[in-house]
Parts: sequence; C-alpha cells; structure tokens
Amino acid sequence: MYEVFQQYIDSKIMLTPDEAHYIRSLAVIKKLRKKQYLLQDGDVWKYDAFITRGCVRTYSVDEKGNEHVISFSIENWWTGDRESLLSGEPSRFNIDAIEDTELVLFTHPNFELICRQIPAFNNMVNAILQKSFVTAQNRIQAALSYTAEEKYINFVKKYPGFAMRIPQSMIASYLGMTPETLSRIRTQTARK
Amino acid sequence: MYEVFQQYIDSKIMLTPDEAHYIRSLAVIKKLRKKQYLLQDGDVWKYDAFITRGCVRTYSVDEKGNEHVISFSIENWWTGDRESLLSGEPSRFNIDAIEDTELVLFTHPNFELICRQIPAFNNMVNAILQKSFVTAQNRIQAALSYTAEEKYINFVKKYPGFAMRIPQSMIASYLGMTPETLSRIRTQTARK
DNA sequence: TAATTTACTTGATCTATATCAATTCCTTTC
DNA sequence: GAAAGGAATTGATATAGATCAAGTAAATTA
Repeated sequence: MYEVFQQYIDSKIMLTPDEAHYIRSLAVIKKLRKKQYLLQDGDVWKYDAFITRGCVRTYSVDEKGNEHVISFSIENWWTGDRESLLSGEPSRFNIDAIEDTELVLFTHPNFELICRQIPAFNNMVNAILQKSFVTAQNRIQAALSYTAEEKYINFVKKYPGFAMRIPQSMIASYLGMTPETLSRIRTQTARK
Repeated sequence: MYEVFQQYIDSKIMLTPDEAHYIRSLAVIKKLRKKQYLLQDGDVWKYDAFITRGCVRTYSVDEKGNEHVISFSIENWWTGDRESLLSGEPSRFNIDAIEDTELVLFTHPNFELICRQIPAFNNMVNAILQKSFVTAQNRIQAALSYTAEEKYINFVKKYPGFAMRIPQSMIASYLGMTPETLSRIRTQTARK
C-alpha cells in the first residue's frame, strides 16, 4: 500500500528517483485492525503518519468517561498528535481505527531528516500544516456560530463521504452533541 | 516599534546583519486606533502581520448579526486570515483593534521571499504554525468537553493577562456563551 | 442462523444556558 | 465634571439540547 503514499507525493511535488527511494527507505508500514489503537493517552507520540487505507479517529476522554472526537482522518490524510510530538509530553488523546487501516509511518527524526534534505518535501509539509490550521479554525467558527442542525448540515456538505462510513454516535461527538440529538436532527432533516 | 519585532526574531533565530537589514527593508509599520479595522469581511487578506503593541480580535458575524470571536492576538503574536491569504478569496472574518495597536506588516509575496532566502526564518515560521495548530486543536477540545464554567476557568488559567484587558463580552463570545452567562459564572466563581 | 452485543430511534422529562428586560456601573466625550 | 453611551449585573422566563429509559434494528460472534 506504499503506492498510495507514493502517488500522493507525486501529485504534490517532483522528486528524483534517488529522493523517492530515500523516502521509501525510511517508511514503515503499519496495519491496524478495526478498533485497534494507534495511540493511547499517556503515551508519547513520536511519528508522522499517513493513512493509505481506512479511517481513524482522534479523541479525548473526560473525567466522566465521555469521549470527544477531535478529528477523523481517512486515506490520503495525515494523523497523529502534534502536541505530544512537539512537546515530548504524554498525549491527552487516543487514536484508534474505525475501519481496518493501513498507514505509512516515519519516526519524527527520520521525517525531519527528509524535510531537511528535500526542500520540496518540506514545503509540501508546511502547506499541509497551513491547510490543517485553516480547517481547525473553521471548525472553531462552526462550533461557535451554528445550531446543532446547522452543524450537521455543514458537516455533511463538507465531508459527504464521512457521513456514510463513520458511526453516527462518533459524528455526534465530533459535532459536540449527543447521539440522540443527532438522530432527531436526521429524521427532521430527512422529512423536509 | 520595529524593535519589538527585531527582539522577537533575535529570541528565536540568529541572523547576519545583512539578513536582519533585508527583513527590515521589506517591513511596513501600521498603526491602528482602538476599534479600527485591520481586515473587513469581503476583503482579501494579503499580509503577514506581527503585533508589536496592543491587541486585536478576529471574529465572524452570522446572519443574525451576532459576532463570534475566533481569536485574540496581542503583542508578540501574529494575526491575519490565513484562509483568505492562501485561497485569494474574500475573507469571512473581521479583524479590529481592541486597544491602540501597532503592527509590522509584510505583503505575502515579500514574506515568501524572506522565507525562501533565509531558511532559519522559514523554520521559525513553520514552528509558529505548528504551535498555532496545536492551540486551535486544544480549543476545539475545550469547546467539546467543557461546561461554560470550566471553559472560563480554563481560559483564565491559560491566558491570565487576557481576562484583564479584554472586555468580558468579547471573552464570552470567544468561549461560545452569552455575556450574561459569563457574568453569572464570574460572580459564582468569585464567591467560592 | 441463532444468539449476543452494539448502534440507533423514539418518547418523556430535566437542565444549562439563552433570551428579554430593567438597573447600575464605567467610560468617553464635550 | 456633567451628560451620554456602552458594558456589566441581576432577575424572570423560555428553550435547545441533555439525560434517562425503553424499544427496535443492525452488526458481530458463536
């Protein structure tokens, strides 16, 4: 499944065969069964991870035991806990597989090596980060501005594929509402 | 007030006198009176902006006319609308001054020039972006997980200075609650 | 394919927070 | 430093969404 990652890179930047080979030599393939953890809170996250197949969620668990979904990531996206990566502190998040999933992993030191040696790769990474930041900011705005119904409609419009493959209760959590509320919203919305 | 920016850079990276001079030659100083706009929604944002003095807020306005504060930025922070900057589309946000404010502005093409010519500067910018992303993600988590009271306590702990200089109604908006609710929370919390 | 578990739906009730309204307290301005 | 305008407080009431509970459907597992 490395080919998926290769194609992703090729769609973004031009590499010499040597460079492409160098990147591949540092990549580690990882497979996750559905429900398997990629990261558990308390552990330190040390990778840069790209999903080639499947779907993963990042979430926190509060004192009452409620799970709060911070993000979903699917094939052709990156995942991980940047906070733990940067700080070296134990993560407050969990990441687990919603479907059987395959990833391409780089240890962070290796990833930084690649960034330093291949400027185009570094630029690509930075562009992704900018996009991630914009996405996060838009999510904040949606959380502040929208009603529960608007949040759901906005979500489906923005990520049409997600609504199909991700359990409703997780989408509800991502949107900051209970599964019951989302269920009611869906029947109401469908009726219209 | 350029010195504040100079010191900021010096605290992060080492520059040759030539490089420092080059950066300075591309900088534009801008002053804002309290309540003055730096960006109005509908306009395209084209700068990279660093605050040397004062305080600014980024917010959106919904159809009902309610303002939703996306972020506060004070001296030694950056501000702007990255979404509009990257896409070239009109901004959906407003940025205005909460206090009299001074900024160091770079047009984005100039800023990119600096990044390309001074790798250390580029790295600094990327590090800032990573931090911004982590901050945004933490804010999402707080918005999903906390009660109104917890949100406020968390905010004061995280940004002790802000609670002093920013009007309560704006903090309430930032936290996703009404000014009345925040007022009540404050009197309750004080009583404890 | 039956059994078991897990996810979703629907209904009744509750509650945190919003809304509306009046009053007081600060700023700003002239 | 008086007047005016905006911000914060406080009270009464309303409501979106949460919680609790039961039933139904769908997915796993045996």
